[in-house]
Amino acid sequence: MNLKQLSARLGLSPTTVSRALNGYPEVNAATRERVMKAARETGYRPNRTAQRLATGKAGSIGLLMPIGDQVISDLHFGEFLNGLGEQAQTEDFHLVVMPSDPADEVTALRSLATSGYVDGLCLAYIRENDQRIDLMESFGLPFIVHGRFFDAPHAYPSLDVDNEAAFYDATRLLLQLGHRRIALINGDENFGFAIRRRDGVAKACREAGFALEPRFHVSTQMTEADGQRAAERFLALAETPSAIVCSSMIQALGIVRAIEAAGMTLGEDISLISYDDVLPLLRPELFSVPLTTTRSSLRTAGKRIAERLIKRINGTETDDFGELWRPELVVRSSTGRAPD
Amino acid sequence: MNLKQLSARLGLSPTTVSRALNGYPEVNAATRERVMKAARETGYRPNRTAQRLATGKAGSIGLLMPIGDQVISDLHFGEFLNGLGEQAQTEDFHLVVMPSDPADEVTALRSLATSGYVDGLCLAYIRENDQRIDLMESFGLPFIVHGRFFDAPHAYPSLDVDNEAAFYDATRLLLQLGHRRIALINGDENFGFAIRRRDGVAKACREAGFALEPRFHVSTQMTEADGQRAAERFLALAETPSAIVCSSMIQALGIVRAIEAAGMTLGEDISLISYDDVLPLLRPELFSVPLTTTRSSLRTAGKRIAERLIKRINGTETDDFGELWRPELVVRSSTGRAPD
DNA sequence: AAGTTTCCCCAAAACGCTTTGAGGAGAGCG
DNA sequence: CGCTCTCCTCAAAGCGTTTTGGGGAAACTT
Repeated sequence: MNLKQLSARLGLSPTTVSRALNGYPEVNAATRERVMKAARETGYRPNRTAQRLATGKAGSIGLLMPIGDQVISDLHFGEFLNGLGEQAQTEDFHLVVMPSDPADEVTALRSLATSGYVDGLCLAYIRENDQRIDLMESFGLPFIVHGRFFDAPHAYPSLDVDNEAAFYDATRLLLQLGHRRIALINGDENFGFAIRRRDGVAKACREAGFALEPRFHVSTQMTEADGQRAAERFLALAETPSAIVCSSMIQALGIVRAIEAAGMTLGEDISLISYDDVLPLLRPELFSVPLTTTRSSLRTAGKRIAERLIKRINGTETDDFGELWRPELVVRSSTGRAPD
Repeated sequence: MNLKQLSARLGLSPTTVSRALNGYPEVNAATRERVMKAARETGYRPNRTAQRLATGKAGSIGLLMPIGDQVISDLHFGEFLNGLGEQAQTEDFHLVVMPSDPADEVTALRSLATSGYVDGLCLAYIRENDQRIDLMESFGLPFIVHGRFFDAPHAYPSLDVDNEAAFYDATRLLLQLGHRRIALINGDENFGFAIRRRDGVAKACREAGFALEPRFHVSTQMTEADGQRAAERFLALAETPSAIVCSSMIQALGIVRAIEAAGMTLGEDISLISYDDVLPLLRPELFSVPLTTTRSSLRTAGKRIAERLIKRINGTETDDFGELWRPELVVRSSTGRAPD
């Protein structure tokens, strides 16, 4: 059933039917009701593709999904996608996921952006000096970035967590508790978020009069195994750290395991603060020793990003502004006074 | 840059340019080369939407993504999506993800299927007697199901892991090692896969002359916390199980934790076999005691599903056949002879 | 030299919708 | 009664492709 058939059935022109359905004022209330009823009865649904061609609006937003064997399809991506999708859904947008090997994401991005298949794009996993932003600007397609870079040459719409503040706050707490040997198990420092997290720790240390030492600093993948390995290495040092800050709950899993294996008690012999993206699967309060965390929901961020992206598409949001969310520091039992 | 502009620039008709680009034989080799070159230089990309309207092919496949607060955006979904996306990518298909609350997935499905936005759909998280299959058949849109039901009234295209065989094999191994008190920590038994897993365990037990006892059987969410809780409960029984079979590596995480907390040694005091979807994040060989698992890669399944779905769309695969993958049983150190 | 192929290319229609620009029919006004 | 205004409806023109049905020119036959 298409528009022509429906209008023929009603003895009206396609124009009138289209207008009736789309709520235009030029159509008689009685006629509209009649059209609506017929549409319901026949189960008529406008063809999205034709609509797209006619209006120039695709009714969909796009997202690049990193794929490939070496890519860890982690919880974080799913959680972010979930938020994005939820909001897209409520605004009746489709969500187009473009899988792309990180090696040629520029190609993938260009392909998606110029295909006319999406009205706007969300860029995630941004790196320092990521060329994708310039690329998007050259396309003139609405976009929003999850993450941001340090000294961006100009403003662009973005949403980011204040990673530096989060790790600064976490480190400050440890300092207040008397810790001096503070270690950082960071994520992959090719990504801006990880760099800023390191800076947050370093800044707090510097303010306390010492430096974040290389021996207490490691950058790894966000896996349990890597977290465990890193913690084991720290605990094997002649002088072990008295506190660890780590970048994800998944690493924390391995770190806790290493601490237990070393026969130490979390929150007494050693303190741990993890960054928490609020993954429903991995809740810090359910750890045997509930974890102190800096918390910011990734899913909520996804929702907000979709909301803003759609606003831009509709022309409601026009300023290029960066939104920065400062995570909360939630103290639980994995932090305690530094042992003497 | 669109087709008309490109053809004007070349002094050719849109027809010829279109044909040159799409490899039709009616065009001179020299002309084709000229067109190709111009297309490269100008960065011309055909508008997918217009193509869709003209050809009736959307060049995209769809997938329903469960969303909502109570939904655990787990690793499994990401991993499956990754495989699906990778294959879609290589075949130059877009991947449209439709988020939907499990409560009204029928609405979501109908909306996506009738929007003309996708050429075919992949149905995952199938439940017993899922109405979505009938719905899809009524639409006449190509589809393929990940999972299947027991006594389906008729054949439909599907790919499933032989969950019953996997758990049967696992249980058989435990029986051979002398275990009799075998416990099952299953996934949510509203899903077919979980039911079949239970059946596999039950069947092996039955063949050995006893029944899977209710006290040794629990169905939980696939989270670490749930795994841990379930294991703790088993270990608190007057008569504890000597072996546990569980449904996911994530549960295994919690189970191992509980076993360690109880002061037991994995592989000696108690055995454990987990189902392994081959999540890059959670590798059984990296556990402190490497885990014996039944293994089948979810990502590979996703790829295969996309491949078959696209074949159906292109009319290359026409039989409604169900493909069944039997997982391998990989023995590592978490299984051992039953203690006397 | 005329007829027949073959090779390239083109004009125009089609896909299903939205939107523009107009026009017919009443209603209200002088 | 004629004129203007509203209100409702419609025909037609896009949107950017693909595809159909030709058709002109060159090459080949006879």
